Amino acid sequence: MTMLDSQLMLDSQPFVPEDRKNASVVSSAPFSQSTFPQTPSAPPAESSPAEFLNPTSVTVPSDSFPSDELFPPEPFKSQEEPSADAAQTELFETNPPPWELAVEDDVLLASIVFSKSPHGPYDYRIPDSLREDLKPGMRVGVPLGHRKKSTLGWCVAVKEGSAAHRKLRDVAELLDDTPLCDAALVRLVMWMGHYYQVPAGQVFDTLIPSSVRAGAGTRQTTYFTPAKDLTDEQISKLPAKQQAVVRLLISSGKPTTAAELAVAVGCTEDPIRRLRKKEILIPEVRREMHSNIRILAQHNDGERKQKLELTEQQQAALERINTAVDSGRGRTLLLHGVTGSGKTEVYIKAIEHVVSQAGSAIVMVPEISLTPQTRGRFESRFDSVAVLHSQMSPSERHYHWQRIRRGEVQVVIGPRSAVFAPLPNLGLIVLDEEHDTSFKQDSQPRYHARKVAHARAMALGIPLLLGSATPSMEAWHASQCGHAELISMPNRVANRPMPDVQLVDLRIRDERGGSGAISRPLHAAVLETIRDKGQAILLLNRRGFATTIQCPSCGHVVACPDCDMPLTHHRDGGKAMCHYCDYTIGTPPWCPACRFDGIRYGGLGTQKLEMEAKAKFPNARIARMDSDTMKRPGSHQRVLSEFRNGDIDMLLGTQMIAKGLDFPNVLLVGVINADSALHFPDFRAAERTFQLVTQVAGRTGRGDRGGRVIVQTFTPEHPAIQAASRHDYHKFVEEEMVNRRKFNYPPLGSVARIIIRGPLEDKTEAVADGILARLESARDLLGSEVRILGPAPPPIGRLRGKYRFHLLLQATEAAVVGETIRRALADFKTDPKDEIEFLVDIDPVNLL
DNA sequence: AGCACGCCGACT
DNA sequence: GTCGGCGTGCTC
Repeated sequence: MTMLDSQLMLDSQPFVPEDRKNASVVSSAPFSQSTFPQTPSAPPAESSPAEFLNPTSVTVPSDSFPSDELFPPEPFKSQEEPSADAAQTELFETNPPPWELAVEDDVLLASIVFSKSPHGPYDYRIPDSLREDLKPGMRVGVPLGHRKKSTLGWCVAVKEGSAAHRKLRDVAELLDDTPLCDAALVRLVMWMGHYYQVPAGQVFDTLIPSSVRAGAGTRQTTYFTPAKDLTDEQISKLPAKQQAVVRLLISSGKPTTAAELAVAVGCTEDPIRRLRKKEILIPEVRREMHSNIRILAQHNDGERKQKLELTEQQQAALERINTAVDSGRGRTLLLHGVTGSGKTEVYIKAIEHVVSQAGSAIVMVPEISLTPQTRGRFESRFDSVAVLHSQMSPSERHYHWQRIRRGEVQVVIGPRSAVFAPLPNLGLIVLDEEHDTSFKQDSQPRYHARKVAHARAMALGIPLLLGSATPSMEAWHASQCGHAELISMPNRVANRPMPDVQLVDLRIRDERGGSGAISRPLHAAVLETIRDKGQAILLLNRRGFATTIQCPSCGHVVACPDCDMPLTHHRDGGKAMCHYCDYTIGTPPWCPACRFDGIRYGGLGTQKLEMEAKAKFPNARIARMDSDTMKRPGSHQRVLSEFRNGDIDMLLGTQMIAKGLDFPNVLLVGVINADSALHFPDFRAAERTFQLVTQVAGRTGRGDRGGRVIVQTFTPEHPAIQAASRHDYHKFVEEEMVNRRKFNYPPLGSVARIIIRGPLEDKTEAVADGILARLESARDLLGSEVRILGPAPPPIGRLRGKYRFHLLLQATEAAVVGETIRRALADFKTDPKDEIEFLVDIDPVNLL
């Protein structure tokens, strides 16, 4: 019911502009592109504190994604005319108060934001003692309200204060010696906070890893140096041990710890304590890494792997990228290279070019392709690579972060969070598999690494290189509008052909063959492959033994009491669990509704497929790869290396086997059910299906022995499946763009989503309705053409025991959507006892 | 988010 | 009178 509802909501209601009486949508938006000077050059690496947030010094992307929102001048000031509040203040306060008249006007102020409420920004006076040291990007301790302890905040700006009439409190202390992010990153934080509608303080917490904030793997160590004005006479009067300590320290000239001194002199630490009391030894506290962590540094001096010869096509791509790097301008490049066209080698060569000019680069890859193979490829070609993976311990992470910040790293490879890597001389950002949905974070701040990378690259005046065999509609559209430069690599390396794709129509009983998931043609193909000593991959876009537990007698489906989602039956231990909230019960032996005892496990999961495959191909060595079997760290890697070594004949799995694997002996890829992603209430369902089928098909035909693909489907005539079967990306985008245009869905327009959740259904819905009303009045006030959908229950209507509703907004301009929400929710509050939360998702990638 | 203030009723 | 419950409002 919920599925149907939101499908209707998304697919019906063509977007009809209400009226055109207020056509000046863009100019009424406060942060439209036209507001800013077009400055193509990069901002100075170190801009002075006073001007670092100044809009005139902000570099504006000269080529940006469509409907882009730019760095706002002052994101936190209300853009309204001087508010009624301000007028009231003037009326009722003696202004300025007489006792503050004496204070000079030109005080230095720090603008501070907080990661917890209240988020600020608030202005604090900078006492003279901190004047020299306080820089934007540092953490400070400040008094706040009536709190007893000082509160941690982030300094986002240092500025000259003119408002002497306001009561201002002092910054109490600095919590960092050097800023944790440079001026450019502070600006990125401010932009993200504005664009994604998240307090800047929370963005800092995302930008700076918690391990860095906590100083993981570091220790406070006290070093001693001798006092400056020590005379020989003074020293000779000291007791013997103390004398020895001081003389040693003077002769070595190095600050030394108490423990080291004690060992060197052969005494206890007591003489040192006494010297400290007498102020003959001056202590100096430093924070440093544990020595054992330094060992983690991986330097590659040894074997530098063979540099591959580039094909003509690769060479041409590389030259265009190098030209962009050398131009010193911010621009976006879309490298559209079919699977197996050798994109990685192009990235490496382009980065070698950047590194040769003392620059550095970020390479972002989907979480799942951060495999040892990917790592190895980069590590063998560069002196200093930092690989940021999820298995890293906090102290390792901190260690690498410091290395990166010190400029000791040439290439950073990581998932979406790598976009924040604090490289001091960044020259290129690469986003591999640009279309992958893992680049969108699904918790606050819900940023998209592509968007953030774009903002960062444009602000620095460096190229952003997007690579994919199946570019997202967004990237493709950008290339068609001149916002991105398209580089095509239509051929595979060594002129290998694209694999043949055969569609199997599952509606035909004869094709389907029996009750299993493996059709007759697929069965035959597998047998042939095994006979030829080749390897096969079977993709099933689901996990679990069976998707649903359905009673054949009454039709009852066993569902989760908290989420309303069908439970998935898992064979190990006869469990049934909810994939959304982890609710688990023993599999019921009979139907809970009608007590019929022949309950059926419908649907299909990888476990069941594994059983079927083992029964049908008893001589094949089969391994399963899904998020259930890959829970333990390293298991992923182990199965893949077994597959590479030829110890496994057939690999079964979910999405994760579709991406980036490069095994030359894979002669067959089978897609068990290509429709599984197609019937989702999401306007990107067709795009997902096309990408999935194309990507998995690309896993074969990578060796000299060719390869073939068999795609099983109930709807072989669907354009996405047709296009995928012919490797025809252009045909797909052409047709899909028509669909998007019908309703102005991205990339033609911009979408945002507001999710409202709470424990009581009616209260939650009432809040959703209240938000709708506010959105409508904000829209009318702005005179903007924003289409507002909902509130409706999302496809997952209930999650973790909470009821959910969502609202969708769309318009041609991202800035308009953002501003409508910002105004509607600016002072919106709910009754705390209803426990209702609402969250904003800008540019959502899934609508669950 | 804290923390204080202020307004209540219930207790020493 | 004074203690403590919680509703309300502010924090540069």
